[in-house]
Amino acid sequence: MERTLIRDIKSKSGEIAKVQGFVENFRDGKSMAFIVVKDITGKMQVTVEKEKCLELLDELARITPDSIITVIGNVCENEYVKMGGIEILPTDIKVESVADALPIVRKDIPATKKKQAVERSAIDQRLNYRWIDLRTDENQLLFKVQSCLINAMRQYLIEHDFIEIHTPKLIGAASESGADVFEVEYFGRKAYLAQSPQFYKQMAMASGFERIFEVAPVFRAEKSFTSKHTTEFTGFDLEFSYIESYRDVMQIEAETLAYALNIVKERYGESIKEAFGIEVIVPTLPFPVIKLSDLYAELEKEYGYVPADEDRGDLTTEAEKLSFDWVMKHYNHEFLFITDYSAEKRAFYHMRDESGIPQGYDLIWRGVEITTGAQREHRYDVLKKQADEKGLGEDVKFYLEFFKYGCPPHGGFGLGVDRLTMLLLGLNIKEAMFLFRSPDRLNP
RNA sequence: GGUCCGGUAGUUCAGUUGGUUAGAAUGCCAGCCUGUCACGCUGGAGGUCAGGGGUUCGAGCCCCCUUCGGAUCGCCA
Repeated sequence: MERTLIRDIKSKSGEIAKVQGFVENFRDGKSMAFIVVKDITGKMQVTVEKEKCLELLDELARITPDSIITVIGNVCENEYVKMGGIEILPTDIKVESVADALPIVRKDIPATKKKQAVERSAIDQRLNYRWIDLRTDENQLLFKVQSCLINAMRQYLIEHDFIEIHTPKLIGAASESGADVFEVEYFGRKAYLAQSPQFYKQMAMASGFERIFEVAPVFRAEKSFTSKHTTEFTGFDLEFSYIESYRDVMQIEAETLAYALNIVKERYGESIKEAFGIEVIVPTLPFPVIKLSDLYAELEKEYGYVPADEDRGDLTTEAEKLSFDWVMKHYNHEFLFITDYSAEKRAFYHMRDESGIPQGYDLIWRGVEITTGAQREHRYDVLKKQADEKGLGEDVKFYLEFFKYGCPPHGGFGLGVDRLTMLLLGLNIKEAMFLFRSPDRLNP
């Protein structure tokens, strides 16, 4: 018979229904047993009056927490049941898969009168058993939210004539600015895992696609140990042609984010607040913008923060954090565009103005960098000169070819999807990813 | 890569100046329990104190090495 999702169980009141899911809790008494079944849509109680269903007792005895069961029975509304006021009185129970005792505690168990509290397992232990950790309501909500967010961004862009493309992740030359790449053996020669789709999304501009985006894995062989770094993550990359300046790039990014966050708030705002204690705030347009040097002047004035001289061309972690407080205070806004970084700190393909200032930006959300964007240098001669200045030779030769046979002016950005999710829900990147990768973690 | 911190039952932790047989909770197992709902009651099993070496009459505790991990800075999305 057809399965009923638990969120729809009320519609089956008084009828026979089949539900399937994990055993979230099992309370076994002499004459009564109570099973809490959870599927991806919710949870409900299965009530077994043992005297009335002797033929189910053997199967009932096999049940352990987190086992998978199929239950068929009568759906009854009953005020005895605190959880939803509805229960199933089973006519059939089948244990599809028996679970051993779990090796992790997924959630804090707070103290009650009779029981002492147990803290949930440390993140590392939970990551070792990530598939079990992911069974919690909070973690499943996380991925429903991420799915909704990315889908909304995709929808917005497609409605604005963007084409979604898929670029190769195995590449023949170590790309970009010499940031660390993973080397792989490729039929007797070296290949590398793409550390960004940068070159290929620009190639799409040279192909006349005009507006493209890609949501795809990005690999970084960096030995970073922070709450926001990982060696493999999902990049949301976008590139579009015939822009007038990088401000056009900032605008489309702000619009896309505001649109998507609005949809997430409508659909999941309440649940997010309940599960994560975080308010989803739909940002107003346009987002505030400040030059890096002006931000440092402000931070010094208001917080007495002075970066080391050699750090002034870039945003330090400390300044990044302070910028959140600053932008909330002055704009009541969570996002901040920062422009006018120094040329040494920016990639060679960023366009520069007459005084050599890169025509790009970073976007900071809640004090964490989520994006780098820019107008790109599409003029072959200038681009080649900038590449030479950075000491990039053979590695970018194929890329420079893209600009030799006609290429529109263009720009774009790369946005970290996992960071977006992490910040939206107030988490560490390890908790925000389906599976986290670091220099020390390749499994599961 | 730098700095700091940690590894004790399945899990989360406690463990006194170094001193009998390393504790608790939770989970697990068994028995009891007519409506539980973070059920309750009784009992039980469960430990190479990360690994190796050293100091000592004696080491979970002090020292050294190894290993695994955490936090943070740098780098970036």
